[in-house]
Amino acid sequence: MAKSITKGETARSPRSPRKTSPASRPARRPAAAKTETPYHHGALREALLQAAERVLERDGLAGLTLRAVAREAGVSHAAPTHHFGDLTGLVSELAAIGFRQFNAAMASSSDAATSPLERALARPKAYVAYAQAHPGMYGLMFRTERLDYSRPSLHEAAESSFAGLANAIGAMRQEPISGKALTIEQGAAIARAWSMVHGFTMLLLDGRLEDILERLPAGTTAEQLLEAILKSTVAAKLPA
Amino acid sequence: MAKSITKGETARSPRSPRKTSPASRPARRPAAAKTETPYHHGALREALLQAAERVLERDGLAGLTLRAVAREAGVSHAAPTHHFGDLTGLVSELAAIGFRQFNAAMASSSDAATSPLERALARPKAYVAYAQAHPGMYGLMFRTERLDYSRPSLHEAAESSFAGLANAIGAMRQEPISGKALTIEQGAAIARAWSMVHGFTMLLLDGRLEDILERLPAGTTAEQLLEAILKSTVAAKLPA
DNA sequence: TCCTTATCTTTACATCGTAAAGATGGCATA
DNA sequence: TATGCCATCTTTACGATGTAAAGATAAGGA
Repeated sequence: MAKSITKGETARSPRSPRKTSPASRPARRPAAAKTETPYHHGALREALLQAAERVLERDGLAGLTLRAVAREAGVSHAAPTHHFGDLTGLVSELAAIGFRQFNAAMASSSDAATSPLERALARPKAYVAYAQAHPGMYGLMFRTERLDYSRPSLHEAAESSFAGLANAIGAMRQEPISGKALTIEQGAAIARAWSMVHGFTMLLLDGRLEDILERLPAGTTAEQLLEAILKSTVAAKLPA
Repeated sequence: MAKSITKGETARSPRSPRKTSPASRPARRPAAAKTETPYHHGALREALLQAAERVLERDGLAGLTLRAVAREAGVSHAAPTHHFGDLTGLVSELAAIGFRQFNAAMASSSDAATSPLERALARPKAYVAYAQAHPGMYGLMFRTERLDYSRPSLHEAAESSFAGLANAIGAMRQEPISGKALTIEQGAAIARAWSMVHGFTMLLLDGRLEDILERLPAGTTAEQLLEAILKSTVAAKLPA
């Protein structure tokens, strides 16, 4: 109260989440009044991660700040520190969630495929579709220098993503890929597939494919362009 | 270079120019005393761009701030504003320089090629080589949301990069590509080539190809992996 | 009952981008 | 030559951010 006048703790003025119920928080909280915001949040870590995802998809990567996330969750700006250490920690945990969503989307899409051609196209199409549906998350996962891959959750989720890709390539080549060693041909096949889909996605999200799309026959979508790319690449490699 | 000595990249902090001796420097500067830092820099815009490139390659994208560039150039922190407006302006002009370097590197590499296979491999190899030699610049050009493509210098340099790619693809397909309309096959060929090389570069710079490289036969380099990818992709498309 | 500990808030500080006002000197013009 | 305009650079100031540190509060065990 006094602080708002003296120091002006900024960001509180437009929102004032706690001032709406000024008596509920500082006073001894009635044991039953769980609807009011207690001093202890109880599940602040998860609430912060959900708030972070909302902020990310609403305001973009530049808007994803520790303080913005705290505001979105309705807690003090330093509250996230206790759960994530620093911004890198929060961002890395959120990226791990993204990788898990991402992996699940590709796996289910792959499972739904029936024909060999469908199977070959399912994963890359799901890859791009996820990025288009969650551009903020994809950007977080693949264009943030501020990720700490030594965190087990992120390391594991990203590793799983890579394993899924390697297995899909192995299945297409009909030579299951060992976890240990790769031939140069296998490595090239994996790197080529990943590079192409990843590059396509980045260029698409950055709007750099617009130059191409608007020169194509009217109405051609990015999905159709992707499919054309994939079919011409994959055709020769499928068992007839 | 002479300017860099006279002007000096030493920080302003230990100097305290105005407060201590208000009469010494603001006084009419003796015409011969060129060793002192003049009020007008003379070529500050170019000096700032060079300073920015140094800061970028030394401290990375996160270290590239307006104030750091000003410090590197030995001027006040607000000096860049007059020449570039804001950080977006500085970054965009620097990215334009990067695109021109980048285009020149690919063009000269392409010109030096003799055989059709060499010609097909030259540009992508130069692409990746530039990114490896100037990772900061490449990151600036391709992973910064803070670029203003409405700036003519940047727009033109990036456009020229795209045109070079399209022409190279057209030459390889032996069907010169018109500036206006593209068939879906042409668009797919361009997007595929660009996506693959761009994706490969991003993954390589992010260290995400390490998992593959360390599983390959010992000593395999990223360049060799790239070449394997390119050869398997390009082989079928070359005139025998 | 009391004390320890985890959780959250408050306060503080350095750095950043940016706006605005002041200082300086090059340059055209009289 | 003298004068005034104006581009250039500096100073000052403000809000926002990440982060550290200290204070406040609840929860749970001794």
